[in-house]
Formats: sequence, structure tokens, C-alpha cells
Amino acid sequence: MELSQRKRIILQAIVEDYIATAEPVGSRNIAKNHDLGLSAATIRNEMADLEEMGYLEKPHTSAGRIPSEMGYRFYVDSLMRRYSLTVDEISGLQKTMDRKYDQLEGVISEISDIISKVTKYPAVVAFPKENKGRVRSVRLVLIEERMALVVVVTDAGVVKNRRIHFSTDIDYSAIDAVSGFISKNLVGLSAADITPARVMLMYEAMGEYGELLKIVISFVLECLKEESARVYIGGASNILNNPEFSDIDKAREFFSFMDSRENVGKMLSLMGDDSDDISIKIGSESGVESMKDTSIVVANYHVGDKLRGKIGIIGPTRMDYARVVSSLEMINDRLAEILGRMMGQD
Amino acid sequence: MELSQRKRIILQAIVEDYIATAEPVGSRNIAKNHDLGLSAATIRNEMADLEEMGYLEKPHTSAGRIPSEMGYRFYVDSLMRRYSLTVDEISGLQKTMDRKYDQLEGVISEISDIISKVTKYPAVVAFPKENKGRVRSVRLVLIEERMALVVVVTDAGVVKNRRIHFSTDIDYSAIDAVSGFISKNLVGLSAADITPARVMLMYEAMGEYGELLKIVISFVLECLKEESARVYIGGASNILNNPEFSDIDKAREFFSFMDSRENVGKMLSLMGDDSDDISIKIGSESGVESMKDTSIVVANYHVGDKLRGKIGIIGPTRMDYARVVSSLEMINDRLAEILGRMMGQD
DNA sequence: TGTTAGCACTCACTCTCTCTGAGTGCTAAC
DNA sequence: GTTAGCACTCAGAGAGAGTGAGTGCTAACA
Repeated sequence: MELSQRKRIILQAIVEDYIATAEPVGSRNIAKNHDLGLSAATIRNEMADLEEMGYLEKPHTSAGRIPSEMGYRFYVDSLMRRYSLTVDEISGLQKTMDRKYDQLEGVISEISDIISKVTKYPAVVAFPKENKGRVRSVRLVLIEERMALVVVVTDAGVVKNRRIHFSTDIDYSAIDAVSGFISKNLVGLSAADITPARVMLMYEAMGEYGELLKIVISFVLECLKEESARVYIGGASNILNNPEFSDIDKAREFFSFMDSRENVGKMLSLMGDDSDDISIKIGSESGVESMKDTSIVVANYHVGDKLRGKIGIIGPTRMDYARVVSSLEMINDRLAEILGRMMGQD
Repeated sequence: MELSQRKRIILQAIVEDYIATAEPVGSRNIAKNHDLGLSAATIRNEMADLEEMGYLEKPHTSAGRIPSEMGYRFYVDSLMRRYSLTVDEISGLQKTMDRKYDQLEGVISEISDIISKVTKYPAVVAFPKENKGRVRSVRLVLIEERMALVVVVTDAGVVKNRRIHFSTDIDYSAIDAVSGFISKNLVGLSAADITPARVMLMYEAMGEYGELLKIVISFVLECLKEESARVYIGGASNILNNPEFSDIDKAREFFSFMDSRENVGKMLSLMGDDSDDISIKIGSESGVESMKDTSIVVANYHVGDKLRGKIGIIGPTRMDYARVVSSLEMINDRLAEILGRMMGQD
């Protein structure tokens, strides 16, 4: 059944009042604060309907109503108005983000602090994962006597290196030859392409440097492997500003969950990957038991189509969704710019 | 004034009971639970003395006594008995730490979880800082057309790299020549040695590749710079198991502090660097206002004499110091082994 | 002189009870 | 369909009494 326009307005008023005050909302207050031209009694009737339909809940008989998960969902999908950040907020944000970063790691770890500062909620950021990379370049470089470096550059422009020690002296030109051979045979390949058969062939062709080859190849494979999402968390303490977490057990549940980056990463990976839109999970929608009283708002970011990650915030279900969504969009845009500038040169 | 043997025993009993129960300790309980051969009244007299001397405090008139900071300090310095980890604890620890790590980062980030699991307190780990490094090796490697990699290996065995893009094609042998020139001029130098005068000389000698040189040198300097301590935090939620943090304001104060790695890093850096012993700051001794109700226990670890970092825990002043100290020692030993094995090959 | 028993006193905590006020649902009138 | 009015509910605040763990002091004891 469709909601009448009047019910929608009342539901919206309730959700927004509750988000603002964290107190159950009563009919009288709505009549007073929102100019709906309706008496409290009428609103009461509508609220009774909305409750019956599942959009509202009563904490107890003589309290006002609060939105149910379904109420929030309807609000987010159909009622929420776009929140415009104030000029001050925007220029503040611009300023914070307007500095030179030269390492991906640096941007990503700082962005979580920025998000939490802007939204006043705990922020989570997933370090970009590489998208089924291929070897773009692999080189073996003699760094000093008996020590060489394998340098692998992947499709996504990520550079990794590892040292290799030799027990006997090795010739400069030998290293170069091996390096060239490996490069010729591996560049352009994905992890799946580097089959045991191919490795065997190479191994045989290598002769005395077979062992060296093995080390290099295993490192290359490691570089191509999808790494488990690294997660940064910022401003976790912000959660304590919300009255729903002044119960110490609720707080502990939250912080225990956040203590494990793995948990957080898993939860993030359950949120839609592909959509360019912001995705929102309200309460139990996240499917994570210990997060059933919190909502998660996540945006995806990409660098080209190779690197992709997520930024988001975690807050109580009673969260200022409108504000969070706008802020995340804003930050995501700026982040895209920064990352584009950083990686775009490739 | 020296404490009599009897006062020491009573103080010890009070500290240990309070650590165990988090309840103010009364004279009767001490008489009952510790076989001191003294009546409650006598103990009461001694407690009054200890309070007057500053070792004990009363939360209010009709409660028992709790140790003051000075009381804890005396306990830690003079009374604390060595705690022996149980066989189970030890073998559990051995097992957790007995796996192959191949990245420094991996060990360090995992160690904080291990510490907090063992001690049940929030753990902090400072990523090792390099000790006024020198350039051991610097190489310029052509990775693909128009892209080269600067690879710097420092004294401490740390490898760093950065990509350089060229707007025009550059010759393989030219890169080699530049690489050799830079290497010859920079290897063995510390940051202080790379003076502007020296850079100018090199710049002039380089001719058309001067710009390239500049980029390389600025990167080398960056590599040699002491990096601001990176800090890992594990098991922060553990703090909430202590009744002194069931007050939400106390909890917020704690988590706000921990939210800023910078804060934590600064606090860690205030703890003695050189001592091989474990250092303990009790309450306000840390000098950090918002940590005045917590104590910090820190151990230093080194790899050779080049890399050094810190591991430690943060807990309420009422902390099981004996247990924490033993656990940290144990973990630090194992960590030294692991790091030695990892880095020792250099 | 040090130790102990005894006792009056203190005070946080808990429990119970009452009161208050915000809010509801229902009914009847508009 | 809307609204005014009214009886009813119930969480939360506040007051008061009772409890018990603890103290300090005094006087007696070894």
C-alpha cells in the first residue's frame, strides 16, 4: 500500500526530529514545530497507522514514536532531502584536502580522519585493491655485491620490490641477462597466465640461474595476488557522542568490532562494489550481528578502472543520513581528483 | 623516611588486592585474606600512617583505601614480585608468534594484536625508526619507456623507491651513466653530508640531466629523514573491561586520545629510548593531561643498532603491572628473534 | 609500648515509594 | 474527516529509610 502524501510528510517530520534530538517524537511536538495545519489528534491517528504499517515503533506505551528500520529505509529512499554543506564547511574541507600528497598510503590514511572530522562519525576507508593485475614490468637490479632487488610494476601502477641475497658473487651482466629473460617472459601476464608448465619451461631455459628464477617468480605471483583489503579507521571515538552508545556494553560491542580491521574489511566488502552511488545499510541490513544498531554509508572510489576502494562512515541507525551522504559525495569527488593527479601520470 | 617491613607488606597487600578487585581495600579484608598475624585494628593504624605518608588515598571517609600514584610507584619499584606466565600462556604465545613473516610491516601490525590479546589491555606499537641512516646504495633503473625508478637502500637495510616520469624518451645507457654518477657521489653519506654546496657541484657536473638529479636527491633526503613514528594500536576496546572506564566520559577521553596516532606516538616518544629495561609511567607521570588516569608500560626493541621501536600497553593505573611486565618481556624477546631472523641477513 | 577489642560514627548504595509529565488511545462533537 | 477532551500508562526523577563496609578513637591488655 502506498503512503498518502500526508503520511509521508508526517513520517519525514518524525524521522528528522528523531535524528536531531534522539528523543522519541510525540504528536504534540510535531503539531507544534512543523506547520502542517493539523492537530495533534489527527497526527496521532496517522502515527497509529504508520506504526501498524511498520514504519514506526514505540519504545513503550507512553513515549513518542521512533522510526523503525523500515521507516529509515523509506526515509532514505524516498523522503530524504539533499543537504547542502555550508560555504564554511565546503571551504574548510577544500583547505584540509588541498595539500600535496606523494604517497597513496598517506592520502588514504589521512582521508579517514578528514571524513570523521567532517561527519562527526567514525570513518572507515578501504585501501584500494588492485584489479586482477598484470605484470607491466619486472626488473632485476644489482644493488651491491651479492644483493639484488626484484622490482615489479603492475598494471595498476603499483611498484613492489624485494631483496635477494646471493651466497656467491654474481656478475653484473649475468644479472642483466637474467633480468631481460624474465622480463621478456613475464611482462603482460596475469597471475593465471603464469602456469607451472610455463615456469618449468623457463626454469629449464635458465640453467644455472634456475633458483634465482624461482625466487623472482614467486615474488611476482605474490605481487599479483589480490591483497586482503587494508582498512583505515578514523575518529572512532566519535561514536560516543551519540546517546545510544552511552551504554557501556553497546560501546564495547562497537569497539570490539572496530578493533578487528578484518571484520571491518569484511563488512565493507559486503557493500555493493560496482555502483557509483552511495550505498547505505541500515541496522540489521548489514547482516553483521554486532552492528545491528548501526548504519553504514559507503561510497566507492576508483583510480582509472584499475584501483578501487571504499570510503564510508559508521554511525547509529539514528544518523544524519542527508548530511553524511552529501559530505561523502563531496569528499569522494575531491579524493578522485587527488588520486587522479597522483596516479594519472602513469 | 623508610617504610618498615610491616608497612611494606601491608602496602603490597593493599595494592595487589585493589588491582585484583578494583574495590577500595578495607583493614578487615586484609586481616582476613592475608595471613599477617595482625588484627584489623593494627592494620588500620598502619594504613592511617601510610595514608599520611602519601602512599594511600581514601575515595571517601567510609570506604577502604586505594593506592595513590606514589603508592603504585613504590609498589612497582620495590614490592612487585615477578609474575611467571603459565605454561599454557607461554605455549599459546609461542604458537601465535611462530609463523613466517616476510614484511616488517606485517610483523609490527600483528604484534599489537598479540600483545593486547595476551595482556587484555590496549597495546601500542611504534614502527621502528631508522637511526640516522646513510645511503648504502642508490640506483636509477629504467622500468619502461619514459619511466624510471629510483631505488634507495639505507644503512638500516630499508629499501624505498619512487617512480620518475620523463617527458621525452631517454636512453638506456644515459640512465646508467647518471645512476653510476649519483651512486658514486652519494653512497656512504648521511643526510647532513648532502650539503647544498655538494649538490651544486653535482648539478653542474650533470649538465642536461640536472633536473633528474634534483629529483633523485630530494628523494634520497626524504629516505634519510627520520620518519615520524608510525603507530599501531591493537585491542583498544579492552580498556572498557576495566570498571574505571565504564563512565562514558572517561571512555571518550581515552578513545579520543587513541584516535590520534600522532598523540600516541608523541607519548611513546616521551618514554625513555635507551634503556633496555621496561619503563613504566604511572598516571600523571606521563605528563599527558588526558592520560592522567592511565598507566603506560613500554619496552624497547632493536634490530641491530640501526632500527629501534617500542612496544607497550596502556591501561588503568590500577593495572596488573607484574603480569604486564612479564608478558611484554616475553613478547619482546620473541619479537627480537623474529626481527633478527628477518633483517639479520643484511 | 605496641596490640587489640569495642564502639560510635560516616557515607555510598540500594530499595521503595510517590509524584510528575509527556504521551497515548478512545469517544463524542463539530 | 478533523478535533477537543479525557482517562490511562509508564519511564524517570526525587525523597527517605535502611544497610553495611569501613573508619577513627579510646581504653584495656600483654
